[in-house]
Amino acid sequence: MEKPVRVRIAPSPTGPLHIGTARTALFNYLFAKKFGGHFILRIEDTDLERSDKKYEKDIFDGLAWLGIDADESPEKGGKYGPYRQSERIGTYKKYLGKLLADGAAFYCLHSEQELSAEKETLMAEKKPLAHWCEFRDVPLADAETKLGQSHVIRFKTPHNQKIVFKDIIRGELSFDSELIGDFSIAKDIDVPLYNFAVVIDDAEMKISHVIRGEEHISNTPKQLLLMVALGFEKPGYAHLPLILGTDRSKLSKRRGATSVIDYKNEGYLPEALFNFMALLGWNPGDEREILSKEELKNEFSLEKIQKSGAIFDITKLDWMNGEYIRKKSTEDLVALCLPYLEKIIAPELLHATSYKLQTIIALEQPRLKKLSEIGERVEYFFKQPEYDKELLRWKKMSDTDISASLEKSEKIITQFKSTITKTEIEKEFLKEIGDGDKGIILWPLRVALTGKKASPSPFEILEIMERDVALERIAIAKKKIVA
RNA sequence: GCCCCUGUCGUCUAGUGGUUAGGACGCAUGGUUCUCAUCCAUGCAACCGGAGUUCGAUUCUCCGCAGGGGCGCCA
Repeated sequence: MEKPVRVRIAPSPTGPLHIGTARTALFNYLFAKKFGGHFILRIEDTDLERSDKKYEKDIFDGLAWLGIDADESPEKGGKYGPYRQSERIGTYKKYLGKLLADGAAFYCLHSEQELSAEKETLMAEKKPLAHWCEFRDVPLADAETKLGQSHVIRFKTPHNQKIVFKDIIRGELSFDSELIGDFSIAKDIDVPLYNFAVVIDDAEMKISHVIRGEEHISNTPKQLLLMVALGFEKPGYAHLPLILGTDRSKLSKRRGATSVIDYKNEGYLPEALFNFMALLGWNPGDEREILSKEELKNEFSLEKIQKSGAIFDITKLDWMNGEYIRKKSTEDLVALCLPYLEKIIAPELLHATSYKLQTIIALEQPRLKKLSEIGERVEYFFKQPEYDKELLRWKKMSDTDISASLEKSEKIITQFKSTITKTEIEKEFLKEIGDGDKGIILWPLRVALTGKKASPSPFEILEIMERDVALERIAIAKKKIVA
């Protein structure tokens, strides 16, 4: 009988949702969905100093934005109470008391100075940094009389023991208890530390598979030791390779955005980031790159996860985001772009032409990589662009040629009927241009309208732009040439 | 200092005891376009090194080297 699949993501609210945490959450989520299990969100806020509610909110919001929904969470609750470690202190205290009473854990009365002095000695002697504590065999009752002084609760690690476990991604991993020493499990009876709290929570919440970052590999033997002492059943383990920055070290702020919220603000679509992160260290086994959430849920497998770390390559994300932007319906894209447009374009201008917004945005859809680019790209529709006179020059045209070219365009446009499609516009112009170099007419016209060296075609622009506005811009361009 | 993990194009990766080592991003070139993007076509570019096993290793073993992670009264 297989145990029901229950996995968790256990972030600590000490900063905004990190891209690495999001990816770990994603893999846990995908694994749970694949096997019809539960994905749990547990907030690890035992460190009250560093934890902050605002980051907790950022984590909730970020995961919700990505569409990584927890089946049980601090908000949704569940059978095992609120999934916030700060609200489970009583539980930890109970187990801590048991360990202490059994003599499996003890009070260490060393000061921090003593400990760091010991560390230096160990380092100098080229020995492993393991603290085998002199207080490990002091009877509990004796130790308890001295709790006024600085102390910490440690686990009494057995000597010379091999700790072996099977990692689903890396195979069998083996550690020597001699190199671990008596590690700390709580600052005090009421203040549990990470390694201890995780073990209790994972056991109580019946976590079947622990899928977490590679940085936790060396914590695993400690946690295993605790499980044995407490008589807990061991979960399966899968340690994910790290996401690296462009310099191959841990993804850091210096090298670009590290939090999910930054990507959201930059105008990346959640489905693009979801897809991209899934492919960072995993692949479907064939050559597909664009995979929907449903496909990912159905096809995910821990076995196909890469062992080595992956660099977060923003260029590929940009490409993928562009792919997803092109898939959007115009209505959806307009809604998505609106906040970015409002940043650049005054609301009265933006909404005066709102009936054309869809057409304007559809025009830029194939060019967009990030939503944040939209404002700058379509600004010229809303106000007279600034540009240098020289931009109007196509190849070796003289000023006189440019003026003549603009006048010709002016003449053509003046004859337009009030509503006209881009196909009709194109036909009108082509009729006038004949077989010659189209750039002679079209380049100066396009620059006059947009002020840009790259943009959609003048036909598409003219279809949207008011005729009077277009004529005015041509007039302005002509003045530039004369001046 | 000690322990652990990892090593295929610049990047994400597929793959094999014998393959022209495949795909995607990127880049370059060409086609389409007044321009840009889209689209299409073509091209560029990799098995960390050295031994060993083998008829034959990118693939298996060992030793190096390189990169990464950990060794908290953080998680």
